[in-house]
Amino acid sequence: MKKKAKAEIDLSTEEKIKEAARKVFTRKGYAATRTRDIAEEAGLNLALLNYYFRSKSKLFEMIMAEKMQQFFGFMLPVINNADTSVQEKVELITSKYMELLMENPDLPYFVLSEIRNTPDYFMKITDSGNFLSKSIFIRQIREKAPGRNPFHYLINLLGMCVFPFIMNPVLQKMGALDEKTFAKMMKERKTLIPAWIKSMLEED
Amino acid sequence: MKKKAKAEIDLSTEEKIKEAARKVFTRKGYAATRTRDIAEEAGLNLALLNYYFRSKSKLFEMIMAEKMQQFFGFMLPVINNADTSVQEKVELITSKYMELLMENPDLPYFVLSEIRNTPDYFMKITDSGNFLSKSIFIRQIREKAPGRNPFHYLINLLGMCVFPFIMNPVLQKMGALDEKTFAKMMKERKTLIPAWIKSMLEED
DNA sequence: GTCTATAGAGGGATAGAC
DNA sequence: GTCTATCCCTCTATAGAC
Repeated sequence: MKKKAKAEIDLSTEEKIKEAARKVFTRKGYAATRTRDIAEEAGLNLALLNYYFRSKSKLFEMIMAEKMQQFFGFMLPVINNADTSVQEKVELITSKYMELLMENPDLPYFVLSEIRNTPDYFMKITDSGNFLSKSIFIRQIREKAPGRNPFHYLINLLGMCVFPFIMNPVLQKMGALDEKTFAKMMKERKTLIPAWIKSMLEED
Repeated sequence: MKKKAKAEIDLSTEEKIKEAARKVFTRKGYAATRTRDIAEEAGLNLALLNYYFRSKSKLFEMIMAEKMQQFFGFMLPVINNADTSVQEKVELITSKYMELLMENPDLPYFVLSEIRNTPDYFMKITDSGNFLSKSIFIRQIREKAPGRNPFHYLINLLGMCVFPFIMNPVLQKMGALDEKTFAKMMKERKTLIPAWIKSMLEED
């Protein structure tokens, strides 16, 4: 207890760097980030970045893998659970995703903007060829709506969760939404999205 | 006629640079793009970029404004047309957006990844405070579904159009979708999305 | 208008003192 | 382990010949 409390206040140097790197990389992207920015954000010296992590790119890879894990990691076990219905899966994915994104609002920006430059990192997480097509979730959707490509619904589900966080900065800047209203809407979406998906699937 | 045909084959130097800049900036983002890349892509010399456009950033601003125009421009007149119903607007937006995106599949990546660094460019396009909240489209949605924040539906509409193009590279790399299937699905979406939105609005 | 050559700044990485 | 000082490469921008 005492140890943990202390660790939170007085992080190890290595952890300070990682924390600063998370922040700066996420805000500015890989190319626009200078190692000096990270050092400054961490309140430390530039040389320490190379002492703890060999290079800017190594440090980035570490952060990236972590974010990918956050972004895609939890979904895989859910998707292949044979004991839950489609609707239960949808509810689970929605609520977990919305919570994750509310805590990390710029996760989508980061992952999506860097993904095209990093064709390999996230393959390690997802491994194996077209496991997704063979997943239980996709199979269950296919049964529910046999006439349609099931990925329509997967894309809609993820899009309705993730896209608001992408649009949010734009909408706020346009004065269309304030922070509080946005937060309230995201809460509502936890129940709205499963209902929308349900009616989409039943329409067929 | 003769002149135009020639112009299309043998572009002016200025146009060659812009064309190359579009390609490279879109693929790599601003920070990761080197002016040398653009010069090479254009088959020209580096010095010419600075001759025609004063600097890398000026050139970028030009391309960015152009892309913003593409991305947001056409929507504004549609949104404020008093002579069309919600459903007609949804159909119009969907079909135009899907066509635009099919021709420029990496438009979303570009706009969305650069938007956080360029808080001002697109404000010129959208100008004026919360014009969006006062738009006819939003008012019409509010009437149809009085209990809910109308931006839920706007976000869903745009998300269902745009998000597939964001996910596409990921899904292709995971072997879940091939190019042909994706193109087919995007065509289907032109009619599917309006139907989905309609049933969402009626559910309330 | 288009090129070559180069100035000049910025930023990643490291040597070496403490 | 942590710091300062600095190397050196890369990239933008410009000078100047043609």
